Amino acid sequence: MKSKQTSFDIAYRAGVSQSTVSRALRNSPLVNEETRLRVQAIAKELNYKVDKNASSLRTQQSGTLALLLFEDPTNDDSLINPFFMSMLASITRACATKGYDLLVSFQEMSADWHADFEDTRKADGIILLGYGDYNEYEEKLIQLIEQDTCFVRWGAEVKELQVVSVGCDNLHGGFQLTEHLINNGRKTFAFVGGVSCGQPEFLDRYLGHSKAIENHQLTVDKGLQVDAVSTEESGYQAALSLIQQGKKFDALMGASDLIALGAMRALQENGYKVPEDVAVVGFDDIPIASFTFPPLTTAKQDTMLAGELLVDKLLQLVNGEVAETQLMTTDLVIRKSCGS
Amino acid sequence: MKSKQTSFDIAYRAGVSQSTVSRALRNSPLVNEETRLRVQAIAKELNYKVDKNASSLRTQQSGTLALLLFEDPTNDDSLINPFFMSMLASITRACATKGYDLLVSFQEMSADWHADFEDTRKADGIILLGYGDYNEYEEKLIQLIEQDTCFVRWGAEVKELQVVSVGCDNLHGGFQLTEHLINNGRKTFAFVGGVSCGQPEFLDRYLGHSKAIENHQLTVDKGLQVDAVSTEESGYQAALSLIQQGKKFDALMGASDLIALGAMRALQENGYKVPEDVAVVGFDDIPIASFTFPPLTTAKQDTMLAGELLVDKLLQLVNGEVAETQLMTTDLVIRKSCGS
DNA sequence: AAACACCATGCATACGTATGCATTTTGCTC
DNA sequence: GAGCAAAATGCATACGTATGCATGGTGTTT
Repeated sequence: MKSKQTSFDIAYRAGVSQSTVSRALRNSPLVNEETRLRVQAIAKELNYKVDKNASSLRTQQSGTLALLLFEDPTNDDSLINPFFMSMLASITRACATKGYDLLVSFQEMSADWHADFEDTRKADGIILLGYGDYNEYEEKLIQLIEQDTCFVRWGAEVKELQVVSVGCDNLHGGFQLTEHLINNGRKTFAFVGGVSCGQPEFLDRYLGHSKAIENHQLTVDKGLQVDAVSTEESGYQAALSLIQQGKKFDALMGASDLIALGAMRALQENGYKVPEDVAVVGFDDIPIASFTFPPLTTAKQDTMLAGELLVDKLLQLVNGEVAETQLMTTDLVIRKSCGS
Repeated sequence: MKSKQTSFDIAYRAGVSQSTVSRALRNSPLVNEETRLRVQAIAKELNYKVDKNASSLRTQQSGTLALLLFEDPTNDDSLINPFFMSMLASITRACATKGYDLLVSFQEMSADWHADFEDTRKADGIILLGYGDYNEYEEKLIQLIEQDTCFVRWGAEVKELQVVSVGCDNLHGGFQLTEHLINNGRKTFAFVGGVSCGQPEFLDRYLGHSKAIENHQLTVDKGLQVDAVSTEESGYQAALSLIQQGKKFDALMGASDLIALGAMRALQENGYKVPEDVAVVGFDDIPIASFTFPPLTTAKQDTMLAGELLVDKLLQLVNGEVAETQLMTTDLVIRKSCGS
């Protein structure tokens, strides 16, 4: 029981060759039905499992996918972006369904992660997840492409590159949310979220937001847009700066739920009532969103579907098929933070 | 650039043998300083990475740990226990720090996961995480021990078995929380959480809870304890049943934050004010807890430390050292749900 | 009964690395 | 310059599996 079983041990017990054992366990049609069952029975009885390393080495396939999670540099440990956590969960499930193992790792955008997975044959393909500095990001993507690495990414489409992405229609989501605010009678809109640098998702949300405003013959005040990264604290600070500048607005959209929550806290601490004085909406529908006070109106991204799509498309690439970039729709989730 | 580089390619370029390349890259003292640097430089230049499968096969070490996450069977996909998600994040970090890869997988308690990781040499060791049916669980633990598998688990100590566990002092945590409620003037206590079957953590919390009550010459009413698993919905239903039975109480402890949140919702929907009519406390301090209305008083489990400890101890086992079970203390986090 | 096709199995080898052992090179002593 | 120890390198092999090719066996055809 101590020393590990090998296929030779099984072969000996079954009175066949190691080749036959290997074939039998992989359900090769080359091996006789009866022999196959016998071998499989013996393998099961002896608790034999195929050595993953040897198998991977021989086949040059690892049966493993890697999930690289890029964090906001400002992220503190205690509150990792819950949206990405949901994605992680759904990707984990999707991998299990497909019979793949999942290697999870947090990465600094600056590290040389691009070579660390396929070159080492740790994984057959890579899923990239996270907001990140787009410029630095893009270099790495190009390297991945040059290396013929199979990968997919979550996020906005990268038009210049031949990259398979799965993302949400952020533009439409921002539009939807803002229309809802407008139909609610709101006139003056603040937007909290980084628009200028390296966060295309946030930019799209802002563009959708602005488009809705303009569609209704209202004005977009650039002074009411303030940058923030996707943390509660950053949203809090950003909203605070708006308040301290004495800006007036009756609606506020956070580029993410976390930002919206931080902004909501800043408002409430400064005597504004939500939603009476200021309606607040977020983006993502993280689990927290329904438990806040008031519960947060937001645009839901379907993380379950997203995880499945990412894994499906990655496996298509791994199998040498083509895969298409896909944009998912968002669902407006109306709760009390926006008045109705 | 297409076909993968091997150590032979590096050897050729460096004018040395493959052995020397292997040694140089592993910083073996057998190889001359100058040669080592030259080989490493060439390897870097050619973007060569050691093949993980071949290396693991040869050394019989994978440099990988596996995290098995057992879910509550009742768990719906959208709200995976946030406490375990925090643990996952911290374990991921801890692994990265130690230079290990992390394989993550959700498991049904009933599956034969016990053989699927070390036997296949996918991982050098296993971390078990989750609440689970203890009886079924125990069988599997015994099998793991018999197989000489390296593993550690999160949770209450298993006294009968030689298992390394890292967990919280649930008894003391329950005690702390309840004392706080008592000091707050509360007299009648409800407890929501499964006590009878297979959830030793919850039982300990209940025992600590009861001990505090008895210490203060108050009475523990068994009719005010109702079972629930760790979901918001289950907590909601359980609290609802108490309310519908017309039970009276001025404090409620949930065996976990999720349970407490569900219970709080049930109370509020039925006209009780929290904390005025009923003080509510939870357990875990999940990220959501500070955003609820009112924010939830709870016993914080330090997930960052827990993750580090789990990984440290597992690596001790992997390296043939001994490791000790460890109990972490909980911190009382006072928020508004309990009145002060 | 010979010839053949076909199915099932075995043999031999390669995947890419790490390491025990043999061998060469270097540096030093007398 | 001979002799020797120590340092550096190379050779050969094993890790456990999967698979191309060769071989053996069975049944069918003429």
